[in-house]
Amino acid sequence: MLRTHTCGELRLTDVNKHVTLAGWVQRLRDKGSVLWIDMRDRYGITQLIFEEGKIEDSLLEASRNLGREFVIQVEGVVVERFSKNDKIPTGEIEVKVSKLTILNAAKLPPFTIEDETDGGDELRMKYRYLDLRRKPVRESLQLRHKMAQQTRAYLDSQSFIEVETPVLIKSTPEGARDFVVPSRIHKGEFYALPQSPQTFKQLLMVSGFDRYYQIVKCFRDEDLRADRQPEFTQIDCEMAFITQEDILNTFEGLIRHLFKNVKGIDLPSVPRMNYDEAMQLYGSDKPDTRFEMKFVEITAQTKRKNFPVFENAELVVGINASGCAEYSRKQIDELTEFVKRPQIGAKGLVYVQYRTDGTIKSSVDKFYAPDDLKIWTESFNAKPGDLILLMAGESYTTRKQLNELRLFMGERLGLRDKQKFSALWVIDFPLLEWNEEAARYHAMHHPFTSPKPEDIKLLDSDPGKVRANAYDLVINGTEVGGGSIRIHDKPTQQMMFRHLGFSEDEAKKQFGFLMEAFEFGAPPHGGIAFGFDRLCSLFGGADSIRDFIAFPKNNAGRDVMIDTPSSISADQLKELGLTVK
RNA sequence: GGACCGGUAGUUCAGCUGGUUAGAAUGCCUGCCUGUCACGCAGGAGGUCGCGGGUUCGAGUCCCGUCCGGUCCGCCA
Repeated sequence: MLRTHTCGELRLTDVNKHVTLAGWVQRLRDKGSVLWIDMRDRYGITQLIFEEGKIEDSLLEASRNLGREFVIQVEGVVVERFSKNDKIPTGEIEVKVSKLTILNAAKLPPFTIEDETDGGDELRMKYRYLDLRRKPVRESLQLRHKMAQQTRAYLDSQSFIEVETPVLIKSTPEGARDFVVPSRIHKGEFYALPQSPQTFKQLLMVSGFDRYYQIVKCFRDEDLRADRQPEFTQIDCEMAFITQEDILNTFEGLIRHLFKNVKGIDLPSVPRMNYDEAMQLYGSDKPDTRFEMKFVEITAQTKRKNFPVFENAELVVGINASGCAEYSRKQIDELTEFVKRPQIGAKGLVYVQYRTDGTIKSSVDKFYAPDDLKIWTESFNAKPGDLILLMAGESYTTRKQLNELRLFMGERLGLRDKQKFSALWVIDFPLLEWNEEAARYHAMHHPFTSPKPEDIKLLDSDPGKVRANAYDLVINGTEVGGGSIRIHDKPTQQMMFRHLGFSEDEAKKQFGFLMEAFEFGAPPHGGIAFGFDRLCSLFGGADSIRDFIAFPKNNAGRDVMIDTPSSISADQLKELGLTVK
């Protein structure tokens, strides 16, 4: 061993011990006759001292020639500090060095390796191995490690077994775009990387494994976001002989176990809300329930007063921004600008200020008498000092737009505290979703999701109304997991494929193996998958998942450190039977 | 596929309605300093203003194109 101790463990009780430490030079503080070095490793920082007159001149000289990020090994004696530093655990001691070895010199790093680095994201990603030396990034990965450990501990305690499924699988047309891998042996043929191990975990249920999980890489060739990477990790789970209720309870257990054991938080039992209600109250299937500000619909109270916007609207709906009545014209204009941005696309915003002096002022004063407005404020349960913000139009679009405004106001009013956690099950999702572009229904979750038995009769008459046995776990407005009770018999699965526009042939070609498996005694089953990176970033209080992934890709799907994707040689192409362009 | 923001010293940024020699902080180098811990003090080096074109007497600044980075919409069963 090149060291007897780490840089994070020496204390007053170790004084007088002869120790050997190894690590990186964080910083030199040369005071002339005395020089200190902060030496860093994964575990912490230990201060080294080199004092003129008390050590050989050559040793002092050698210490002066060290640079940032040199890898060194020192031998010396632990001594009590003359002046202590209460900001670090090792702050009461320092090591009086008697021997210094440079294990490796280092070029000057392109950014400072400090908690608050001066490096921008691009540079940090290019030199990610240096970025990972920084405490905040290291701690993010340590959190991830702990999350994985606790996930395994919980699922193991619930009799789940971890099974690895293949990474080279088959491309399917439904869902996200596949990453594709050409086969050398079978020229012109391709594997696909899994978007999820969905069909394999269902086959494991047919095999009788009963309770499966896997912390597994998944791949989707779609455009990226701060919380979306082309390769990402899921906690993928499946259970047989269960009801939806069993799944919700089991995985509520997982989430509460993680909060308890990773963050020390006792998460209350997770409430449930059906999809329709979530859309009506929040305009979103993943509402942020850290704050109320629920939607209130006042469509009926706005009619027959000649305000054309409301008169023609299918829905008039608003939120009560409590305590914002004294917003200036400028502040309200900002809100209007916000909803009119192209990404949101609203036509405008109506406000009603219920001022602290009891008077009511509104942008639609001309159309509505004070008594009308008073009735509105009552619908919102508004108190003096409250500001009501109203939007109108086609129901679905208006709700989605108001959702954006609600989140914006929540942010603005400081109601989205990253240290506060609010979880919610959203259940009873629609089975199908109309796809404008393809002019057909798509599976909202995936084509293996079972419809609610009582809704099956609607499949032909009103497909959009059919509800699924599907559920999402939402925490702080982020979808952290989702799943469903699956179809487990061939006729139902065939019927689903038919409704999704698959021909008999296509269905057989794509998923024949699954339907055949269903004929050999498939048990009723269902499952769920959690976005592990997202869950980690949520626990870590971060907006981006990138620092919870050791080597992430940038928003163009590029790894700027190893510089990929990149071209391959003509020989490789030839061997694969491919031509490019 | 689309919208917006950014690209100036090693790094993070400032640079107004175009105007002489492009600044700050930090890092780096040199010297001084006996208790520092974001040490301090003095001095110094460091720039193809992403790239290409245009407008102009004159462009870091305005216009067009392009590349790169970021955020979002579409997309993500």
